[in-house]
Amino acid sequence: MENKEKLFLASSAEMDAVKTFECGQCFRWNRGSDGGYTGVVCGAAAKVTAVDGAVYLRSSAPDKTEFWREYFDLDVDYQKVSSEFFGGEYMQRCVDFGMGIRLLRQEPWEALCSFIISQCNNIPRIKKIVETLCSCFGEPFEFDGEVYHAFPSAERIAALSTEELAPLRCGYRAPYIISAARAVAEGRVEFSALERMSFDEAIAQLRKLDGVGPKVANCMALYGLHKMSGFPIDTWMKRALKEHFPPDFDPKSLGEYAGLAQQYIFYYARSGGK
DNA sequence: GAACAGGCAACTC
DNA sequence: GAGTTGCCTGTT
Repeated sequence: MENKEKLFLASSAEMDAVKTFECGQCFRWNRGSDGGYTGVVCGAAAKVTAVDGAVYLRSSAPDKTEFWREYFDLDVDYQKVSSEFFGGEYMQRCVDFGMGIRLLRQEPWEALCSFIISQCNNIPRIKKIVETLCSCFGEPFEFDGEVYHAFPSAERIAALSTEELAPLRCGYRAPYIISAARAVAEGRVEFSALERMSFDEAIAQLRKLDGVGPKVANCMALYGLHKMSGFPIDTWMKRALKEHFPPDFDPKSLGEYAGLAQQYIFYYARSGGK
């Protein structure tokens, strides 16, 4: 049994674990029977629990508070930046409903791969495919006496054939995954370079990848590159925008944190909010 | 059993 | 350049 210390992450006002992990941005955090969430990040397992108005984390990684603060983007005051969203009454309802969500700074390769898989798929199935990918090809390790798997490297996936991805049952997305892995492994795509690029340039580069269209590129920019103006529009967002925003609405009008506004709108709409 | 799903690409006009 | 269709698979 490991004896890793519990880190204080944030107050419950700053971070709501349920909203953060259930708002559709990530696929490797799962709710346990005790209400806590267990996930795998950068080859380490972590468990997040909320107790008495505070959120704590325990992990198999060396306890580096800074690493987790960055992962959960805790150095940005979401309450404050959200006050800049001038979108009227509806936008306010979305902000109120979603406050507590943290936009996770996910690993770029994992995000790219996961959002390629996400196309035309629902969350339970995406999770299942990603989990199978990890258990087949990711490095195993132990935490709390259980076996977890790191997300497999691009190099590892690049060496595979579409036939070897058959157990994932991800259909026509398999060649997309391998082609993206090869682009990364061969250095044709460099995440550090994409991070430095302007938003529009990064989107243009990402879209050169097979199977990466506007939606996946925006997800990758927002969740994988932490470009906060990323504004993925799926069918839920399309509906919400159509019903509550002017026809000529431009996400840029929400400012540099438009991606956070998108997350609030998406989560509210998907939870049945009108 | 057909239609559809949190998209993309290739094709049409 | 706007609209249509096939794509794997699982679910309804």
